Amino acid sequence: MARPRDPEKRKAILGAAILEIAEVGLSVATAKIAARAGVAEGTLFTYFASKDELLNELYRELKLDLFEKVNAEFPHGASLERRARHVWSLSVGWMIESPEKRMVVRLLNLSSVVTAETRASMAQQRGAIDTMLDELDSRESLRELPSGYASALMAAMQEAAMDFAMKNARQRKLLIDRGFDLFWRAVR
Amino acid sequence: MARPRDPEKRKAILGAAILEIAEVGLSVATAKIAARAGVAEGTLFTYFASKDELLNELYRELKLDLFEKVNAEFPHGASLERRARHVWSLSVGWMIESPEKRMVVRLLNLSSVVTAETRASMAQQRGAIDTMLDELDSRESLRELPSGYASALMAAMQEAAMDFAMKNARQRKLLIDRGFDLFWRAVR
Amino acid sequence: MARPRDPEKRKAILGAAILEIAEVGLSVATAKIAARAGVAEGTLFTYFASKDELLNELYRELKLDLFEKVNAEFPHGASLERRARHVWSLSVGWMIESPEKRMVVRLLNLSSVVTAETRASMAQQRGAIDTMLDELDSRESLRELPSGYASALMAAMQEAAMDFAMKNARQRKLLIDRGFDLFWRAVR
Amino acid sequence: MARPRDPEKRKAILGAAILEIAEVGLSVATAKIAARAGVAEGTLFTYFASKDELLNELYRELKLDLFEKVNAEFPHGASLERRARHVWSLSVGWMIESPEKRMVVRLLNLSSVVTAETRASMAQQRGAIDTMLDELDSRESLRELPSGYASALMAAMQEAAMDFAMKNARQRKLLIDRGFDLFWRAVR
DNA sequence: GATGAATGAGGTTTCATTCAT
DNA sequence: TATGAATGAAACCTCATTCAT
Repeated sequence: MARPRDPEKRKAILGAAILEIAEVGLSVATAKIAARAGVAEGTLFTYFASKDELLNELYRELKLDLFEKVNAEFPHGASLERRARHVWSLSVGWMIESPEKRMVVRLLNLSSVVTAETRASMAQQRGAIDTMLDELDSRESLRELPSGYASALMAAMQEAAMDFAMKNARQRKLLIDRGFDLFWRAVR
Repeated sequence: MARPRDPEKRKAILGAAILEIAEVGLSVATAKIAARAGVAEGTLFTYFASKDELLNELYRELKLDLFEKVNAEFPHGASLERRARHVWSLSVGWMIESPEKRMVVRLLNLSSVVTAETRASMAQQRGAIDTMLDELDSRESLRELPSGYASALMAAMQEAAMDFAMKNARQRKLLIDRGFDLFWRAVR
Repeated sequence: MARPRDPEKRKAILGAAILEIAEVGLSVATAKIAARAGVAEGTLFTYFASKDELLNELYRELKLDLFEKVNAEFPHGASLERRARHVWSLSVGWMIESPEKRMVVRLLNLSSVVTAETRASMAQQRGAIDTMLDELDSRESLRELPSGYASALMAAMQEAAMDFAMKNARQRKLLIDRGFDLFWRAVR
Repeated sequence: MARPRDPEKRKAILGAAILEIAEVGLSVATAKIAARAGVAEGTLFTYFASKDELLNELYRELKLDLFEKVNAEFPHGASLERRARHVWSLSVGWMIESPEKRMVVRLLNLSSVVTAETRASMAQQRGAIDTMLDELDSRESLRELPSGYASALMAAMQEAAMDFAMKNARQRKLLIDRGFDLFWRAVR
């Protein structure tokens, strides 16, 4: 029964892709990704049928990675503010821990290689985050705005917060919290 | 090289670049840009020494284009809120008028082809916008946050507003205003 | 290597090769042949040391297959014309039954992967056909022509006959016979 | 007005393709063809959009080349036999002069890269040959056979004649004539 | 023996840039 | 100055073959 496909190798390729794409952009050569992953050029294509598929899988993995982290110790019964703050802090934390992942997500979000199907399938995986965002959407401050606004707004405001938190390791925690305070003032 | 004889041709190339990049990404072939501009492949390189230079110039032009629009009828003596709302509305309006320009700016912002020098030189061109943002930065709500936060925050929140304004032509004006209201609640 | 354990598997590979090559050409991937044969990529190489060897074996099998059919009910004592007509009809019949085999033979005949040795070794296997062809060669009509001409001529004229017989299922038998009549008029 | 495309270079590429394909087969690397033609790898693609297009053009050029030669001094008013013999001799002569061209035509005829359209468009270019073949088709010997049979038969019988004429430089002329005699006996 | 993952050379094609015209 | 042919280094992907399981 031949050698089974090695999950470690798959991970290595995805990890290498993150680093290379963060450095060079989505146009990195598959050969560079393979080299960084420590596999042969051709091996990449036994794990991913094409570069596009690799990129879609990468998008999936990154979203799942983030959702998993956020949902792990989710304060299910807590107040809306506490739940929102939880999502805020962990999301921002995830991106700060890996600026490369953040960059890759941003690039993939703007790129048309990620199919609508991939995007849609991941949107369904947010779990408890979704409920929280729905509740936010129906608060008075956002009631006149389309559904989904809370999500977009939070993501957008996190970008600003992160830009500064990353440059400022010392005040990081403070900046993240103040960032959320601003968000909360906006939607409260 | 880079000595534009015919300003019309230069504009044609930059315009074509915007459309092509919005469709395909920063990796579009220079030949495609040239074709869309109605000039020969080689001609592009008499106006821009290299693709990188073209991209940097494009960044510059887009920023100037936006700043010009925002500064044109700037309500210099008005209240901070009115000035902020002016910047907000015109910025958002500019991007909605040309989703292609918006896309190109976003791609260039994430790309390392735009040099730090180009970025820095354009940051100085904001004119009256800068004063307004500085005033915002020193308001109580942002006082604990680093200087520049107001700018980043506004830009970020505009992204969320635009995502919805673009899909919703009918309510566009309302969405833009409500988007600013949220911003103002956050920083007020 | 090349020690066929399971004759069924060997046949399956050769059969799959015929179908794939007829569809795609001699450049088909060995992996595709293996897949069609229902065996693993690597298995193909335990039955055939290399793709070239597979192709040579294929040539051999096809020739033997044809010779076997033609020699099976060979009218040994019959007149030259009857024997020639027998060879003609059965040869043409074999190719019409399997257009894929015909195509593969034609491709292999033009290809340099089939070694001179393989070709020579098969030429010796024609059995009773050879005698018939030799007799033809020494007829008056072909006497001035080199030995082997009868064989080449018959093969060539069969190609023309088959091109039409294949398109014309209804008149097939007639076309085959008329085709031979022309041959016979030429060499008679 | 830039350098114009150089017809010599186009010819060089087609010529190189003939030699390489005759040696290696249709699967030769475009890089090898380019090298043999004395141009850069990329240059090949400014003359032919793809390898498939190159192959189709090659088919066209070879057919035209042959038709031109045959039609050049065509004995328009002569007897059917003389006209048929003219076509036979010049066709066979053309292939013997360039065994490489002959091989390439044979390979292209069997290959699916040459589109039906290309084949059809060339079939219309036979000029005076067509009339002659039509007349042959309506002779008594071929009357029962489908239209087009004369053409296929002549082509097929030429193959046999050529195989021997090529090996036998000394008797070439004789072999070509005797070959035609056989053809004529068949269809007379 | 059977399997299919692993390999890396090689295939076709694209592309930024140069330069003859 | 404008043109687009010419260039050759990559880019993505395929494939025959090997070899761990």
